[in-house]
Amino acid sequence: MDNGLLLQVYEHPLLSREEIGTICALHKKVYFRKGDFVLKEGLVADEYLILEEGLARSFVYDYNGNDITTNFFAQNEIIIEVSSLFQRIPSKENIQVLTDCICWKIDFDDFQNIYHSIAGFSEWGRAWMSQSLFESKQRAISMITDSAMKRYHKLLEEKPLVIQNAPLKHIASYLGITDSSLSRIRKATART
Amino acid sequence: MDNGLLLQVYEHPLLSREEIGTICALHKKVYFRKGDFVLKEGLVADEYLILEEGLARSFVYDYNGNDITTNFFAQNEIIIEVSSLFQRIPSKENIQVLTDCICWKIDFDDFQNIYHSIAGFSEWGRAWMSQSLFESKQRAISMITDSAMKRYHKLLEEKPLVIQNAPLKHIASYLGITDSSLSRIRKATART
DNA sequence: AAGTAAACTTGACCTATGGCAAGAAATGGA
DNA sequence: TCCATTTCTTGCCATAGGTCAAGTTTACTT
Repeated sequence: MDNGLLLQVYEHPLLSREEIGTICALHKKVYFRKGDFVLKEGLVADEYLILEEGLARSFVYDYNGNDITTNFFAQNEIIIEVSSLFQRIPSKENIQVLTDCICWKIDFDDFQNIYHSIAGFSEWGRAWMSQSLFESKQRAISMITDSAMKRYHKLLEEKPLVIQNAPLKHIASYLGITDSSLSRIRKATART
Repeated sequence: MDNGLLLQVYEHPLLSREEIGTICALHKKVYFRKGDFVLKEGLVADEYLILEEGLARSFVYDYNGNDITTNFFAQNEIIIEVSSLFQRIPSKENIQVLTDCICWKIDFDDFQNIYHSIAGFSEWGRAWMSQSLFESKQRAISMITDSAMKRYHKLLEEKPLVIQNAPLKHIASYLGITDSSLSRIRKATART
């Protein structure tokens, strides 16, 4: 049940090999087909996933009904809607896989048990969350200080697989620009 | 040592009145004068504050050396740099008070002790963090879907005291616009 | 293999916001 | 109370990116 991927994700100075084994043992393998929803707006999440293979994105609808991609998930990353899972409230976001995916799922109840019985695990969780918060803030800062082109190039560096596999409109909405603008940015980039 | 403000901040379904008392007892009152720094870029935070009276902001410098306000803290809110405090790494942000402030401080070591000994406290912490993450994401979405004017009006509703007390340039950089633009937005708003 | 829908590109024009610079108003010492 | 800074406003012009609409190209479906 445990495999290299999970071991890597749960690596933490305060977690022993045995504890990591216990944590990994609570995960079950699940499969998704391109286009499947992992979570729909309005529902309460009661699990999270670790993405072994494939790509996913989260998105919301704005007042005009356009969908805005809020995040991309690549291999090794945790697919989760934190607010819904931890505050036990309906999700405001949707999560959908962009390609066929292989994931490891852990249920909230199992998570809760070890969260309180393994001290290092709540440390791990806090560290993960604090990193997420940091990245989210960085994104807001990037929206303020970087041009659309720069934001595109940063994404290209951070998540090259996304650029290769996600449709342009999802990338554009994530970057906060229109499809047309992104298409022009790409054209300009190609020339260089 | 405990007072209404702290009781309110630590209110949580899994925390008993006694536990909240224990938590509150670890806080010490501290004072800041307008302009004082609570945390400077490059240092590792080892405390956080609960703001009883006054206003503060966090900010970073962009590549041109302009300061970008990343957050405002109002009464009742927790002044904290999560990444630095919980990952024990140097802060990338600065935190500075905008007015004279009265705060309640708790040291990281004390926090750590009760984080692991009071189960409800780590739940409280997780809930708080998950709410912060949600707000940070909302901010990024707002940068994408809302006009500068709308962002201003939202801030005006959410933190009216900020608008009344922070200099325009801080508000402008927080909103991701220039001083001049904000000044024009205000003018337009006043007319209506 | 054909047909349809989705994804992407491109052109012409438009608009919100930026950049700069000058002046007015407010604020904070000494 | 006066001077020196900040802070804020405003005008003029520049520009990144938006809007709309017409093509292409690509990718599914049967």
